Amino acid sequence: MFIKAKQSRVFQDVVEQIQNAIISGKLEPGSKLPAERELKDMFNTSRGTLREALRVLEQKGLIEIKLGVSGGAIIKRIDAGIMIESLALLIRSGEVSLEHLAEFRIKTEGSIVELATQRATKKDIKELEKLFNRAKAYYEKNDWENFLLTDEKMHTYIGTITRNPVFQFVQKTIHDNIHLYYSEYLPMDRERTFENLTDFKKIIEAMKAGDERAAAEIIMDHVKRFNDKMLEKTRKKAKE
Amino acid sequence: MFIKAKQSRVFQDVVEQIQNAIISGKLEPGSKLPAERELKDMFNTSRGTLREALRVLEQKGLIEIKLGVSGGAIIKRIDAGIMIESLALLIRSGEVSLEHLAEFRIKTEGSIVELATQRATKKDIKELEKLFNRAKAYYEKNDWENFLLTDEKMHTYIGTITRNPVFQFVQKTIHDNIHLYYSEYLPMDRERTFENLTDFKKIIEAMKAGDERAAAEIIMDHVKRFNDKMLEKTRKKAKE
DNA sequence: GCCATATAATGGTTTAACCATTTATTCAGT
DNA sequence: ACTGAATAAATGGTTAAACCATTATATGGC
Repeated sequence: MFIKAKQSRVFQDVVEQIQNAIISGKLEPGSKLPAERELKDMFNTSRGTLREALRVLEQKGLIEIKLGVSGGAIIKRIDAGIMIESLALLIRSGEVSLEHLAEFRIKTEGSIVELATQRATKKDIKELEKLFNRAKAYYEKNDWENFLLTDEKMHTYIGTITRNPVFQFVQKTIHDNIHLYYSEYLPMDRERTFENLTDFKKIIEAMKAGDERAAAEIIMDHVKRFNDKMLEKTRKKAKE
Repeated sequence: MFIKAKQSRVFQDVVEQIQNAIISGKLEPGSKLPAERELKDMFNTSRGTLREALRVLEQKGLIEIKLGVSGGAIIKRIDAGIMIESLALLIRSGEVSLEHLAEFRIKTEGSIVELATQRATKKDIKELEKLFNRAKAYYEKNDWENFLLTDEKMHTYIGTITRNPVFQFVQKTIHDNIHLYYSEYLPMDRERTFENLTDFKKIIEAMKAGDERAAAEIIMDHVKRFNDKMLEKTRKKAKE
């Protein structure tokens, strides 16, 4: 019925005022807040309290703070940063296991690829093919780090094709974490990586043909296999 | 290749130390950090800097701060709080529209119900039926507020049945926001609410029968219709 | 035993000063 | 003129000490 009454924390009030200004578009991404010593006067508070408010806004991903002369708090465009960090926390604390994540990926990426197939333009397909060729080149050069990065970009680009920011955020959140987590576990594995590339080739073909079910099935199977291999490796690693 | 070098912010170091202690399980949920005046000595910093660190940890959802004697920073169990807030931000800023959210819901809740059907125990079904009956009672009493709350609980409980925390977090994040957003738009609508109840009855029946595809189809259709009605209403509202 | 009151621990806020980083300016050397 | 090193100044980061506000607990009168 009722919600907890507003706490009498000055910095919370400052946070809300600035946050509302950002959300409502009165403060645009890229623009800069006044200096701390000016802001503190505008809000009629102390610098310490104002800084606590800035800390919260920074953590929320709404501002970015730069040092030095002509530094200050810059309004950021909202991105997946906080969500990525949240998922990282859940994984690192053991709350979410790799199996949990894989199960979610299978379902979600299936949906994403399905939607992407329905909505892909010729330009999208071309972009995917460009990324694919780049990944292949890295593979042939045995450049593991860049291969992984490009692989991640292919996944997130498929998210982009859905034209739905929710899927885009989810896809970025998952793959940033996978990259974070797996790059320490995975040594370069030519066989597995080649399989990976082959899967992608097939997905692009299915998308070209407009066969959304086929595309979805391939990626779901891809994630399943990827995860099985991963579990095998991490278990081996744990034994050592 | 390289990542940005560590910034020389004292409070960041404090945040990391405490966060690591929490993640690694050295600090358990429910336990309390020492008082600010003690902590500042332990970290050999000033109270202001320490408080900035606490502000960040609080915003991350890792601690909760209580006032008064025997107050202080209490370690929180990680929940969906930050994600809920993030999605709220995206919606309020217009980055994510209701159509975007509905599209995501259709796919995701379809998957969730599918999984839940595979994994539901008899106890789960019983719990769902209990919630259903409670919702029905509120419906008959025209208690809109409590009906909505119970409806939300049914959705999140289905998330629980998946036994996968990722789906649980996602489901909670979505429905908390729907509740937040729609309760201001929706007047009690007996016809629509009855339809809602009927859908749920059907879902429970399908789950009982172990028919995962049927259950998934019902909820996907349910979300679709719910969203269509909602769009109609919000557009009407916008015209006024 | 119960209720009002006082006490003290704890977070919240303020002030004023100084430190560290970074950009812009100045100026010497060529 | 140009270059590059020294300098200045704006801005965030940190410290210290004091005081205010809230609340659990202890005290004491009945």
